[in-house]
Amino acid sequence: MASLSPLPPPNPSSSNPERSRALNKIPPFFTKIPSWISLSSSAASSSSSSPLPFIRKDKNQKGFLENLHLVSLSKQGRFHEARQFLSFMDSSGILIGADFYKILFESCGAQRSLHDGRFFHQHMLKNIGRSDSYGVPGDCLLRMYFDCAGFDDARKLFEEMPNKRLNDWGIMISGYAENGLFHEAIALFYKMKSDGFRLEPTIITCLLRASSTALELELGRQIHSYVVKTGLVPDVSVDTELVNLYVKCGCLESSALLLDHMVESNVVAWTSLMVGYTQAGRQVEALVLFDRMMQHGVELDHFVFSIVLKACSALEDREAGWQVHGCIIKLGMDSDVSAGTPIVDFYVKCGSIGDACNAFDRISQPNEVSWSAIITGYAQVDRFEECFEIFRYLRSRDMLLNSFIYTSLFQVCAALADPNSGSQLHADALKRGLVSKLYGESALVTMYSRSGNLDYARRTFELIAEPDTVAWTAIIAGCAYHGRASEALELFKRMQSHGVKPNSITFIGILNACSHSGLIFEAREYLDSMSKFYRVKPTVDHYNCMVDVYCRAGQLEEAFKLIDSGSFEPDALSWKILLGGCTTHQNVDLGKIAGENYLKMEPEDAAAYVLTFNMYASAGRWAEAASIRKMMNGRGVKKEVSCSWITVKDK
DNA sequence: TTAGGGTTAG
Repeated sequence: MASLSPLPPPNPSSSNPERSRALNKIPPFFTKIPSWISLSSSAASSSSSSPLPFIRKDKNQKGFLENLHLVSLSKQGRFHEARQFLSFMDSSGILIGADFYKILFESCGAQRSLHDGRFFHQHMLKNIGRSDSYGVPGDCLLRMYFDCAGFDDARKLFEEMPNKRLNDWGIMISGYAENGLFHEAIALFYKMKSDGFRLEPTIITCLLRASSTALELELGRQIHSYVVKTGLVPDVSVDTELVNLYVKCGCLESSALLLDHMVESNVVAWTSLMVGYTQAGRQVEALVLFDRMMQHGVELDHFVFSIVLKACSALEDREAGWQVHGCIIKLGMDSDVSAGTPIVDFYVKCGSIGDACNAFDRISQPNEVSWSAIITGYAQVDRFEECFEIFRYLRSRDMLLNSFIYTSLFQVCAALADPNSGSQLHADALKRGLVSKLYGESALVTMYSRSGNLDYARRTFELIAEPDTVAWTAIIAGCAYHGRASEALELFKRMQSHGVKPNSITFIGILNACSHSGLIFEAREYLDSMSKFYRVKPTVDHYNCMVDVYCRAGQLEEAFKLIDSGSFEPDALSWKILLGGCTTHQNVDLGKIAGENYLKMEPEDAAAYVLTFNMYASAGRWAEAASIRKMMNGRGVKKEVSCSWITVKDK
């Protein structure tokens, strides 16, 4: 039921006749270059951050397509091909447009390729000279050099700049500071002053932002005191940056104090502190701040709503969330994607898929974040078919997809144990570069192991560059799921040798592995070592795994002793496991105790009656079995009808 | 200047 329709090729518009005509005009060499992204209009317009839409106005300019192709190669990091293509452009007399130079420099910066950055810089100097009038301002070169850690190049360029603008100083100072070169940043700061520049708030702001990005609290403090001492005119952006600095560095109290004394109330500063509170798990204070903010009459925006709704869902405070939702409706912002999406997420986190859908329907132009939020919502309530439907819809419309969507769908395939859809999605995500590091990769490991292919799960795992605790746990749990205890334990050793620390869930995997392979002694050792060596406190879940270990091995008395030992607070599951063990190993005396306790704890759970009934029945104790059946009927407990599914010819 | 969606278990 969950299989996907066959996937079309990645460039859906390759058969467009207009495009074919356009391609005929360009040299044959051009068409041989394997780059579907270059010439796909959908790719060009799919990202809001794409610079291509604004370039389109020059569409008729000579060499437009070539310029487009060149920057596309550079954006993909294919600089070798880009340089080859550039030499072809040079020989054909095609110039690089100013906007395209800018993108080339941006790409070099993004890919940290100093070598190529220098090359394109030299190319520009050779062809158009050092002229801002061409439309390539020096600041994008400065930025590129800082992004590529070409500090000397940046300094040289800056020193040679005939007309240094405020912005250029700002880039230099923050560039140094963000890269940890604080002495250089401060020296330049003083140089600027001695050169007769007034210390504009923008420069102070640059330095402060760099300090908060680098978490350089001390430097930030010094700038703060400089601001106070020199009696710089109070400035709302400086104040806001200071609030942000203290938040980022974890000094929430200082930040709150500053906020109280700001010259002018500013929504960004309030939001910043709210973020600080929520990240520190102080959700209640975030809500109190929101309340105060409203009393101060600060104009609310979607950033505030998003963070306050997050606090509400973390607190599981539906009432507060509803109020915020109401507030958003009153302001008429619920149709705005930036406010609407956090509402969807809030309802998803509360498990109210219906409310989430209603909120989603109100969004006038849902974006990929909205879609991924609603897909996650459906996945959480096991409405897997809807997840696929949405995905097919997005894909058929060639809408923007992202790694979040794929990660959720991998989880769906894991839940459905559907390797067909799973591997198609995997391939699709790979082609689009949308398997996110760790998140997506761990979900894939689980997807393959759950759908029966431990071999693929292992291969996927081995391809993870730096597996974290979650990724290791995923593969360990996968091995445990397939009863491959020795592999799981081996991986656990490897994990530690890589310096990755196990967490509570890792131990569930380890104990499960032991339980499926009858490793009683080892399980006990691991359970005991948890708090001793790993500082992970065992919970009832871990003890239940241990109960399961004993039960599967037929050591029912041991299982009972553990439950009865007082070392943990047994829950219904503890008794349920023991009851199952007693049924398998025909121990009615213990089974009776287990059943009674289980029934006492979960009187509404049909399974409690059915399992107790089965235990008596399998021992031929029909009178007791009948009394259980009678008790179940008397209490009106009904067994849930179960179902399963198979896929036949994609249906 | 401030945020929003996802990873591991029984």
